[in-house]
Parts: sequence; structure tokens; C-alpha cells
Amino acid sequence: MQSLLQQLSTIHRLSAAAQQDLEKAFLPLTLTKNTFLIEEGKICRQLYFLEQGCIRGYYLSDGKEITHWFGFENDFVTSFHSFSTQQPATEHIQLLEGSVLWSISREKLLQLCEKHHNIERLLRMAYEKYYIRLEERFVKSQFRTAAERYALLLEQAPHIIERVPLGHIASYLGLSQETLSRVRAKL
Amino acid sequence: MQSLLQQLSTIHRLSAAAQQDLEKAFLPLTLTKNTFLIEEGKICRQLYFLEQGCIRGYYLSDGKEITHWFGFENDFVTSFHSFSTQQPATEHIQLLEGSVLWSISREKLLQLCEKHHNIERLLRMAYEKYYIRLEERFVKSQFRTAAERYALLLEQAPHIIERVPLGHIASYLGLSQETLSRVRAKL
DNA sequence: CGCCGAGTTGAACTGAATCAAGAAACGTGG
DNA sequence: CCACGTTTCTTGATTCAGTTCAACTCGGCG
Repeated sequence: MQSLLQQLSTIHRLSAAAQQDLEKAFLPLTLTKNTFLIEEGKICRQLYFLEQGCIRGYYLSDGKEITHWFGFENDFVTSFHSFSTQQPATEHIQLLEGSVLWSISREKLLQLCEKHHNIERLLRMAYEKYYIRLEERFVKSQFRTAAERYALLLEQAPHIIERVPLGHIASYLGLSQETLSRVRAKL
Repeated sequence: MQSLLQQLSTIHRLSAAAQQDLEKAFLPLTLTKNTFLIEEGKICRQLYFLEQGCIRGYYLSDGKEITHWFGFENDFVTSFHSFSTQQPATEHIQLLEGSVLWSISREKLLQLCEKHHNIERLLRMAYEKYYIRLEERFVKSQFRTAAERYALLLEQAPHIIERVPLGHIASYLGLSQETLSRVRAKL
């Protein structure tokens, strides 16, 4: 719980009352490797905070799994599309390691937004932050070669190679596994 | 102004007081083709609503202009990274047609968020919407061929070809202009 | 011991980039 | 309203990065 509050405070400072309500609203959750947090076709009603562990989001395209994001310690994860619109998810979210999470329902979160302007602001600022992060990733991947994209990933998440199978990283970078293997072979 | 209020109401319903304050805060602006709304290196302090016209955001990579988004009627536009963080912009924003816009300063917008929880919520929901839109674009471009990406764009914005030079569309799709021209030749 | 998933390596193929001309369309001034 | 230069678009030839398919290696594990 400490790391959740800590992470929230890096986005926006909360009032004591808002913080207490949030503490009560998040429920702890420990899950094993390969568990699915969300499956395609189901409606996602929970937002998760990943305290410890590693997660991927992927979708199926022509029968192949395309990993389009990873979550690590201190990330908020969910299927944002489904969570926001309450339409069926188009992606799977799967644990890559046994993980410790905290969850809050959409309903509860919206109640807290209603009650504390404070929390609504934090959420707004969190979306801003995640929007900018996604935009940056988009810009930095277009018109870059395989080697450049891999080098950039290693810069941003040096630990990733030890924790995530190569095939998942390859599709995340928009490459085939064989190409990524060859890129790595050249150091 | 009518179309701005109309557009806001599709995101979230505002109180009369909040709506009135917003009406006062937005200033009208009419600019000619090729004007720059934002230039790389400058800090972006304004958010714009595009009532009429057409805009692109682009950045320079190896001396080449890469258009990474277009704005049309009823879009909110700014350099989100610079606007949110108040760091220098990494992109240019340029009018592709003479346009009618409304602008609000970051300072004023944050004041209004402070005053009306209502407006803070609308902004949070707007960010949600734009986040989802960006994510969808990302997913739909990765692992797609040139022809598929072009077909998808035409579905979503059939009018774009008559309003925007081919070269800009090509870089938006992650292609060279020559390739896009050949894709079009095959209908 | 043999299977299985994960990663590597090789050879052939291909979609798209690049380089290089040329053709159209456009706007501006005379 | 035409002439000229500029910008925009097309077409061709060549090259290359990355895919695909297939075989092989390696380490872990029942």
C-alpha cells in the first residue's frame, strides 16, 4: 500500500481525507504467473496498481499474439478502452510473473472522483502523463530501424530482457522474433 | 462558439455557471494558411479548439518532416507534451488551411478547473477519450501493410485526400511519398 | 532419457525505401 | 489570360531491411 500512495503522490498531492478514502478503496491481490487479469470480449471494471511483478497486454491479429505494452512495478494497468467505455475488451492482459496488485472498481473510483475534486484532478493528471508517454513511444518508433528501437527500449527498461520472453519483446517493437534475435547477436 | 460548446457537451454535460465561465475564457482567432500555432523549442501555453480548418503537427527527424497527427473541425489541438509539462515543444503545429480557432491559456484553464469540479471532470474525460483514440491508432498501424493503413485512413477520414498534400499523409502513415503514390495507383 | 519451449541461424523472398526523372497542378506577376 | 517557377505527384530501376520457413541448439524438467 505504501508504494501505491507514494506513486500517487508523484502525480498530485492529495488531501488527507482523499488519501484515507483511497486507502480503503483499493483491495490487495496476489496472483500467479500466467493468470489473466482481463480477457478479450469481457468488460473490464477494475483498475489495477502493480506493486510487484510484470504484466503484458496483447491482442490477436491474424492468429498471432501482438504484445502492445508491458507493465512493471508502480504502473497502473487496465484495458483503458474497456475500462473507460465499458465496452468489451479487445485485448488480453496476462501476468508474466507472480505479482502483487491492488485493485479498485470503476464504480468506486468514480464515486471517489465525485466526492473529492482532489482525486478527479489526480486522475486527470495521470491521464495526461500516460497520454504523453504513449505519444512519445509512438513518435520514437515510427521511421526507426529494428536496431534503433531495440536500443531505445534497453535504455528505458534495461531489466526487461531478463524478465520477458524474447518473442513478446519482438512484437512489442514491431519485429519478428528472428529479426530481434539477429539484432541482439550483433550486440 | 456554438460548435465549441456543442463539442464540449458531447464529452460531458456542464453546469450553466461552468459553461458561462468557459465561454468568457475562450478567445476567437482567425489565421491564414501556413501560419505556425507552435514552433519547436518554444513553450506552448495555449490550448486551441479548431472550429473550421485543418492543421498538422510534425517533427523533424534526420532533417525530414514527419507529420504525426492532423486536426480537423471540432478537434482540440495543442502540443500536449509542452502544454502539460511546460517544457519546450518538440514539434511544429502548422495550419494547412485558413482556419477559425478558439484559444484558452493553460493558466486560465487551470483556474477554471480549480473553480469548477465540473470542468476538471470534462478535462479528465477528454484526456481519456484522446488516450483511447491514440492507443487505437497505434494498434491499428503496427503490423499492417502500406495498403491496409491507407485504406483504414480513408475509412476514418475520407475527405483527407482533397485537403492535405500527399507527402504529409505518407509520413503520417509511416510511408515514403512514392510508396503511397503507388498504393493509390492500384486503387 | 526424451520431450518441450525458447532462442538462434541460414537461405530465399518481398514490401518498401531510395535515387532519379519527368509530368501535372497551382499561384503569382506581368 | 498567359508565362514561369514552384510545389506536388507519378513512374521506373535498384537496393535493402526485415519476413518467412525451416532446421538446429540449448537448458530445464517430468
